[in-house]
Amino acid sequence: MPSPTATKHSKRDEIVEIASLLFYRQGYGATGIKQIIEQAGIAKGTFYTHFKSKEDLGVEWLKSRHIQWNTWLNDSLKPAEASGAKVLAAFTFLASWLKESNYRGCAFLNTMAETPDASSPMRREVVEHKRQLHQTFQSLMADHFKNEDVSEEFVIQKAGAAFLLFEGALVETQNFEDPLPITVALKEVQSMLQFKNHKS
Amino acid sequence: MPSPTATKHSKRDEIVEIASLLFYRQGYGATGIKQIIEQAGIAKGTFYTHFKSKEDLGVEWLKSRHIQWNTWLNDSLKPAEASGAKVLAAFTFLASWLKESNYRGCAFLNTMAETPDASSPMRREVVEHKRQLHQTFQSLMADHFKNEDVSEEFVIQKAGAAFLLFEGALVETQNFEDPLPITVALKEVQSMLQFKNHKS
Amino acid sequence: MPSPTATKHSKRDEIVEIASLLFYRQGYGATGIKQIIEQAGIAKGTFYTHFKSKEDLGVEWLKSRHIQWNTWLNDSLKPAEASGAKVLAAFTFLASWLKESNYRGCAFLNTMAETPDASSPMRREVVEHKRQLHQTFQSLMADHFKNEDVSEEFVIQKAGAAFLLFEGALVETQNFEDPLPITVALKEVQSMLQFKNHKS
Amino acid sequence: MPSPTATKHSKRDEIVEIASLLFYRQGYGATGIKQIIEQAGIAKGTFYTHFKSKEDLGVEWLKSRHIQWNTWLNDSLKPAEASGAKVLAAFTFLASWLKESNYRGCAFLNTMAETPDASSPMRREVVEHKRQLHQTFQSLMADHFKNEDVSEEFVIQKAGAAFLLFEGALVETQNFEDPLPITVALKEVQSMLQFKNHKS
DNA sequence: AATGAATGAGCCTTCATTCAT
DNA sequence: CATGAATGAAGGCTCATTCAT
Repeated sequence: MPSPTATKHSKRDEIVEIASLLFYRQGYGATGIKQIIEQAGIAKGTFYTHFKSKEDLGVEWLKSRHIQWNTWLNDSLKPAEASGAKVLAAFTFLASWLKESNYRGCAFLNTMAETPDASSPMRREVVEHKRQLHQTFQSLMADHFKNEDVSEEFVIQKAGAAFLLFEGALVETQNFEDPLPITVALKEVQSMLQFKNHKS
Repeated sequence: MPSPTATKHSKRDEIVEIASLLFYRQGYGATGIKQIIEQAGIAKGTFYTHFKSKEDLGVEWLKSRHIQWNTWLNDSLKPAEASGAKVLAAFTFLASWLKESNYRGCAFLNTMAETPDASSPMRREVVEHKRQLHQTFQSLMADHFKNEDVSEEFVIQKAGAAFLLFEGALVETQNFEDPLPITVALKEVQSMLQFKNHKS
Repeated sequence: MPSPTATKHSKRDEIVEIASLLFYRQGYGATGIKQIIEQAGIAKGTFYTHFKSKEDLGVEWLKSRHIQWNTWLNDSLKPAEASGAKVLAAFTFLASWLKESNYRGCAFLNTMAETPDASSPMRREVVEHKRQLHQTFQSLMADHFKNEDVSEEFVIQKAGAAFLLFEGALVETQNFEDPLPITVALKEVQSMLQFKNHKS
Repeated sequence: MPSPTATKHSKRDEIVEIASLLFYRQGYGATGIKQIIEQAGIAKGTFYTHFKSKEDLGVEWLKSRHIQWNTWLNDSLKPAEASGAKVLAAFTFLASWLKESNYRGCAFLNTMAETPDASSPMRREVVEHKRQLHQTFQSLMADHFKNEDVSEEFVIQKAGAAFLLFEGALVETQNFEDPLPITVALKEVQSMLQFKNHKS
């Protein structure tokens, strides 16, 4: 007998789900409340019983997207056993994700682009998301190099570089609608991971 | 007798200039024609005698921005004599430019973010701009490694990596409003440039 | 065993109390049910179990306001012993009340202004309130002149004039946010009260 | 051959005219832009090419109403030769005007009632309108008493009292939908005007 | 060229009220 | 009694574009 909360699919969640698709595909600014409520089959007023503003929904979108995307990423890293392999798996994930998303890119970076005010609620979600992603690279790198004779600085540098290559590959794959940049980034990270041998 | 193009500061150019500031600061979608014509001191109709649509102006904006930004970049690279130094100078330029622009980021990437259709006129400008920037890194890298015993593949790889680090540093400096990512990218590129010694 | 009505501070009364402040400050039309229930800490539906409509609450507001305002007025008149002094005290009260209310004026006249239909429930409260105020002036004037050789018509005329001066001073003090009109009205009423001497 | 400006009845003026009727009948707040444009037979956007906001139209309404009402008043005073007679004529005008307007009262006082912020653009029009009306009473009174041995203070007092009786009669005639208050005020002013004889 | 009036769909949000729980 | 989801018309206002002058 399944718990009643297991299939909890409230109207609020439903709206977020529908809006997520539209915000991601068309952009936050280009998506109107009208389109959202039409697809959700609800009245204008109903929307505002669930969200106090469009921006409120925007924040919810990014919060749920954060969880969803992290799940996707972590699921992709799981098969890889070594931390180094996990780092590389992140780039493989990047390629398959962007292809599946029709090269629409990163919801967070796209939102940043149309949100100049860095202190706005939605931008805060962007900053936090990327901070955590950066942190993920740092953890993996630290683990990868943990038995090597390398400085902490070195690890931080390589983690940062991997993160930037990831982000760079992300935006340029989106731009060119071609995963070639990911291949380049992957190769670069591969050589970074092997760098420990040169030290010995 | 002065050349007619010397003082060419046509109304059309004036509109582009004003729109450029607004599109960059606020975003293309968030900027209305009304605001542009008000700042330009012209009538609605006058705008449409110069541009057939807002998108038309958007394309003009990106075309002029392309030239302007390339000039800024090239002027920054000029003092550096060696190609390797020029590559590093690009990152120094990146830092000072982003700071001066109040971390509003790259007009082209921001436009990409709010323009899902990659075949649209404005997106074509974005693709071309980034293609040329990538090409610039390739030329500099090729020159830097020209007397070294490295494969063409190697050069392309390193040029691509430098480009992706540049782009990654760009978006993350915009995101965090902090130039730290540029420092990381710069260091990584520095070690890439020195890699030639290890081969000999 | 305390009487149940002694501490009667029912939820209904609480809502009226909260709404009174808002209706008075902002106006009846400018105040939404949402704001009221939020300040009262109750749900939308709860409101409609207590009042069948916003207008219903509006009527309750005016009814309670009528009692409250009359209490204020009567308390101000009490110290004055003679009827004539009471009439003058009404104007002193007018000045202090309007100042304390930040010159928001008369809840009844303000409601009249935004309620064109004179037969509507709320307007009926306005009419009744002003009818009673007029009656108060008539009683005081009748008492003041009771031993003088003046016709009933004369008393009615002076009572009416005092009432109109009161009302005029009220709206213009509200308008100019300055109690000067009250001083003028007071002086005029003062000379009206002394007029009995001229007759003898 | 009539001048083209003689019949100048611009669309802007037409909108003001239509809005004036609605604002006056229903109140400013109770009248929506939708109703105005429907009666004017224009599109939503057209309204906003002529007025930058609803408040902007509201100010225009009061400005034109000020001129219109003053014209009505002055035309009513014109037949009376003496200043004293003009003062009395103002009350006769008050009665006929309010009756014709179906006892909707004064556009300015009604607007004041639903506009708590005394520094708002519309309220400024109200203040100015009443200031001028007060001034009119002062001029007439000064002229009426000019050959009498009365102090300036006395004139100011009587002018103020007449103004307040006018205003009081206005709001209470509106309230009771009965011109009786005007009769009372008129009588009072009549005796005020004759007061000069008592002084001699 | 330049003007600015006109369009009408669309923007996000609030309204007072109802009703199933 | 109390809840809060649901309604849909209405709120004021902006949008990019067209067109007659």
